[in-house]
Amino acid sequence: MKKNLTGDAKPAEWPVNPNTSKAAKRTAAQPDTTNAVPSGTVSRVIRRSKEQAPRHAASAAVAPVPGSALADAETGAATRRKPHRRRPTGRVTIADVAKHANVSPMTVSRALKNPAQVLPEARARVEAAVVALGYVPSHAARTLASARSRVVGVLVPSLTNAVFVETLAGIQDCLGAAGYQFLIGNTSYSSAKQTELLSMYLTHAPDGFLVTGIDESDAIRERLAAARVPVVHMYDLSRDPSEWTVGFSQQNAGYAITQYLLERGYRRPGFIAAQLDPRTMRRRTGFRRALRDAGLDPDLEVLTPEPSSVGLGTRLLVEMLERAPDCDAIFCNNDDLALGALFECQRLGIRVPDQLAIAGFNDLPSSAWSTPSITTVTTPRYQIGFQAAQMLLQILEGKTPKKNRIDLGFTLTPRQSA
Amino acid sequence: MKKNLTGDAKPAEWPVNPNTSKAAKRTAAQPDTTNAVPSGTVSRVIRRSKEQAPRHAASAAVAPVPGSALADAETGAATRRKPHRRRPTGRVTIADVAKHANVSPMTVSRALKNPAQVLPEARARVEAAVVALGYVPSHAARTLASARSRVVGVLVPSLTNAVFVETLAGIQDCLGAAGYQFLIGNTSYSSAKQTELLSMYLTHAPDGFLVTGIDESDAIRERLAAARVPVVHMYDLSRDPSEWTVGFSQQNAGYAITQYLLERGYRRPGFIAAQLDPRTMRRRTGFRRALRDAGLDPDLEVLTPEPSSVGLGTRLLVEMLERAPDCDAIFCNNDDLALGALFECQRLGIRVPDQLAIAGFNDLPSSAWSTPSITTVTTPRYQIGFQAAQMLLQILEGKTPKKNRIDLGFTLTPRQSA
DNA sequence: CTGAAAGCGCTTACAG
DNA sequence: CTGAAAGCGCTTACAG
Repeated sequence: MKKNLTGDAKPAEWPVNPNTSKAAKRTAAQPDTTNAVPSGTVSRVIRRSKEQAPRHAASAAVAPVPGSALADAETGAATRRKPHRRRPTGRVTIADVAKHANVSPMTVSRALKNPAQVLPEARARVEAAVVALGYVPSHAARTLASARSRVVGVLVPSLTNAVFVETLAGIQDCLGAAGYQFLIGNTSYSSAKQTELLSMYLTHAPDGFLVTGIDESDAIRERLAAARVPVVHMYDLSRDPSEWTVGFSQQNAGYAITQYLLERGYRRPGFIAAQLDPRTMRRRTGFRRALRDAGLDPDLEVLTPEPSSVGLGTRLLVEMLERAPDCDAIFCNNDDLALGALFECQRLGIRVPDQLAIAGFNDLPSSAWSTPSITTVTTPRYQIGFQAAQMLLQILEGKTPKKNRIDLGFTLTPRQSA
Repeated sequence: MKKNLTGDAKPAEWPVNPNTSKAAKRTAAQPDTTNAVPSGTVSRVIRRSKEQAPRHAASAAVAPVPGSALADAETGAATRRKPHRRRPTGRVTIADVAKHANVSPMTVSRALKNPAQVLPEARARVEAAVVALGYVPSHAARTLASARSRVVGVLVPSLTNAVFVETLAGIQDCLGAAGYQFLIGNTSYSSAKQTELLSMYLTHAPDGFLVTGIDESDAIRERLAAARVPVVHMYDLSRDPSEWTVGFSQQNAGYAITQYLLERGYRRPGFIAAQLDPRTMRRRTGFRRALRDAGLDPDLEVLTPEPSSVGLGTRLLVEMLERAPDCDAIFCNNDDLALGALFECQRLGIRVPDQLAIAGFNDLPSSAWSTPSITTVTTPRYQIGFQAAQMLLQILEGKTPKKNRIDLGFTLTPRQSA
């Protein structure tokens, strides 16, 4: 049986490496020592099932499906179609396991999914068969039969930004443990790209979505709604009470760091930002509000739609100082911009924070270590991922989360640069 | 027809948001304006197909399938089993499209996959039906029927390291364009985690794998071989001629940067490294070889298995200087360590490169911008991803790549720090 | 060029 | 607790 299965296995259809195919040989030659069938009983059962007609075929013979090969065979019709034999996939199926364990496929299915439903002996035989045959469940078949994919679509605007990588880690830690797979999509801050990714993902029938930054596009909202699947929004707090969201107030965070600068005595703070995604714009709103509340005019801004980077930070600092030589503090929309600004100050001989204060946003891993270290806003991005995933999980399990919106807050982290 | 489909659609099984479910209402109420069927002819066709028995059902009525509801209704048998009616999935299927377009499901399938095989008129009707019904193909069904998943498993040791994120971008750009999806696995430099991820991925029956850093684990090699699917190894050059690899010689790169330091006149270079994965160890070998070739003793090393980071770089620098105050240059195994070392020098008042030279590895985006900028080895990680993906694509399409191993090389990038 | 049949590998929904 | 039937939504392999 074992031999047979191995022999039937799908031949390598992809080109064999021009050089000696050592790996392939290794596999083929390798005896299945760990998987040896232990008892004679089991192998006899297997042999019998190979020699007899399959059980299911019997009932078909009693009431043949019209036009089937079997029906024709019985009437002796010469006009029968050739049976459409597919080339064997070579995959070990639940049926193989069932035969090997001398149970029905259903029992195998249960033993795998809900072991408690199956008698210990049967379960043990199934488990042994799984190991012996190297059975790997087919995700496609499971999805098709159960209408649940155990896949979650995750849409983030960037993977270059460490912030979202940490969010992914949080998602992974929560949903991965629950047996979910992810389709990770990098939307590159582009709404067109996001729409495209969404379409691809929809074919995979994800059980849910975890998304960032879809704020403004109606097309995307509609597509998500059409998927009829729960969606949790990350990174901000929705104004819409019908949406599930986990995040914090970007605007309040922008307000807080600006207020901090003002409290420290800086009177002419500027704001530099790249990307200009909705979250950035809300931090900017916070910056402007704080200045106005202090009776100041929020006129110092250098904004660019380019992607954020350390290099860009060096350039934006220069632009800011050219525009406003009296600028005494800069709120950088992200720590990478802040680091670039700091580097540029070092190059120009500007002392930080004495001559110019620099504040960042996000608290990236390196910000605590620069000289001077960077004053910033610490954001709970791992937690955002983890709790958003947890919220989705609850929804998928039919429990209603207590709140539709979780505010994880942020922390002001004063260091040396401001 | 349209209405009917919408009506049958799967109800939201997940809990409705406690607050007004505005999004849901919006979807339900929203008329399908963009999809309005334009011509009277088409709608007539639709209506007809609702009123008549569908073509395919006709044959079923003539020769009922045993046990089906239809058969029982006609025979009036009292002993019939209840038909096992699943709750409808609400999904628009290829059969729905077929009815709408008045063709067979096969024609829809062909029109979608190989439009040239279908007559223009039929194709047009199919395309219209797809839009009208909002048909989304089922990946699970396709995979099950075709035994090809169009999914590729990608295993990288870290997502925190910008290096691998860029590799992912290269893979994305190549394989994404060809319609493949990815299962992105972060192995966290752990072989156990890698084995676990591999098992999960196998259930998805990926068409191929793109992996990094499996060098030493036989368990993983065997699992990959058992998958009977092509595997391309990234980031190094395999010594095994039966493996597909795209990368560069880590050892030569380590040798080159060390030799550069020696040529610049540094006589007492040290090596600091974290993570200690196989690639790191090969760079170290290069470092040692270069020193020996120059008649020097490679005794200055500070190694730690901890994950690499800027913060760690500050600490390793201190350790190195405590161990060897006469150290005059440091080769840091990664640019993040180099940046940390540079920050620490600034803190300690050590002038770089005058008192101590610092060299990094990988050329991360910020390395060009620090003050001083960091001398490093520029590595082709986007290209590694792109070309590895391309190689895999060729294999999957049945073409044999010309070479089983592509050496993308590396570049020495001298800047200010060494 | 088009279509009817069968089947991919599971689970659901029954019955016992 | 266990199993036979049907079906999930496609494509393959035929036949015409």
